[in-house]
Amino acid sequence: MKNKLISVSLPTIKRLPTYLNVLEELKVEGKTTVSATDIAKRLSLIPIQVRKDLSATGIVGKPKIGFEIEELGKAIKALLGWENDRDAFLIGAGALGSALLGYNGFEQHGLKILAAFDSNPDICDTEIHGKRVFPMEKLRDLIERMKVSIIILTLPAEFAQEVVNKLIGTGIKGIWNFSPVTLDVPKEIIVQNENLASGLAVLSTKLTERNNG
Amino acid sequence: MKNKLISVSLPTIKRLPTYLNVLEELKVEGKTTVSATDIAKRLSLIPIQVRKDLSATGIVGKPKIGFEIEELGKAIKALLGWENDRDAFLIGAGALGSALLGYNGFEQHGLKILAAFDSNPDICDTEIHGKRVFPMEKLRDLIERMKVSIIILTLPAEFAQEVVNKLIGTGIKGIWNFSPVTLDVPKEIIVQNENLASGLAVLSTKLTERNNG
DNA sequence: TAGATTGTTAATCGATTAACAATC
DNA sequence: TAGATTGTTAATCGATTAACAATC
Repeated sequence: MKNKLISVSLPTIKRLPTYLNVLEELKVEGKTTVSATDIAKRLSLIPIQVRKDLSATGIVGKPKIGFEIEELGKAIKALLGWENDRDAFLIGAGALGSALLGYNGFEQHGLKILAAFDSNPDICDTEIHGKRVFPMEKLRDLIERMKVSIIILTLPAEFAQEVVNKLIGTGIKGIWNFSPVTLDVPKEIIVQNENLASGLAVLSTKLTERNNG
Repeated sequence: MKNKLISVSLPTIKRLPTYLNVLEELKVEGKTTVSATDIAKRLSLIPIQVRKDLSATGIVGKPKIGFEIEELGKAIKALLGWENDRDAFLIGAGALGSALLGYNGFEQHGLKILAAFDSNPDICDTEIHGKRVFPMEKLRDLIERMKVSIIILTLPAEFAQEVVNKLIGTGIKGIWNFSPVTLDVPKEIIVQNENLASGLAVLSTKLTERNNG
């Protein structure tokens, strides 16, 4: 069981959500089955890669027909752990934090942002996109009382570590880190670093190559 | 020359911005040189990987001392094409788009967002984080007049392709795409897809593994 | 000097891609 | 049936990691 899950490669996991998007499109179009070839076409991938990725779900397709869209979608969600909601708090309700509070797509992905926290008294006890903003002082207490397991961290780099220190021992299991720093956490807490600059680096490098090439 | 640039691997390019962050920290601390070992420590990487990545810049370090921080920083920026500003427009001033308008870090990375565009008349001709929001009708004309080469696309999936079609032939060279769809563009336009769901997929998969393992 | 750190070449590892028999 | 598509096993490709001589 454990081995099964761990054996799915990271690149595959990152592609799986895009397959889910395609499946949603296909449902809207009234389709009930889809081939790896079709999915590949819509995502500009090669069919072999899609087939290999989908094989990680354990779902078997039918030659000449493909996969049951409904069944495949459920299997991908199960593999990603997106079947059940996880409760999350967001820390740092600045520009990026506010944007994430307003993005409804996360709930489809099993992530439910219950509330936000910020040290700025001007926005404390207000609501942003319908989500309450609490002062930092209430963070530990509310995490424990509400048994929140995920933190979305959208703080300026210089404050990130100090706030993360407060999270240790609260039962937090994962941190989705948008602050551009490497966090120092005990190994039982999983950190997923998100770095917009990486994507920009790829784009601008390619543009530079194109110009000079 | 061309080969030199193309030979830098994508994973390396994605890591380079994090090295820049470390260099900035070190400058603040008053350091003038740094070893690959130190950089690795701060980023929880292994020294060999850092050394290999840095070798792509062409900068040579001194045994026992390391690299000149100033020189290394400039070389990384040059490699990433972050030396000169590129002008960009942002299309879709919703929650995420507004957040990106408010993020000042991009200018350090050679990306200058001049203005935003949105189809919602309520926000047209207003300013968001000091950036003017124009109606869509003015998009083509302004791209051409201001010779903008990069588009940041933060539209809902269903409108993305139709807007991208309007960009073709305007001189746009790159699209930084935050809309969760695969864009169909002529091959001279470079698209960099940004997908928040991928990061969330990795985090939740790891959390699921941890629970079951 | 001694030893930490470098750059480079080689080995390992893992992901992608190809080949192909099975089958609806 | 014929052929498109599947799942699996093997080959290729590329990135990471290791080994090591050079050197400040």
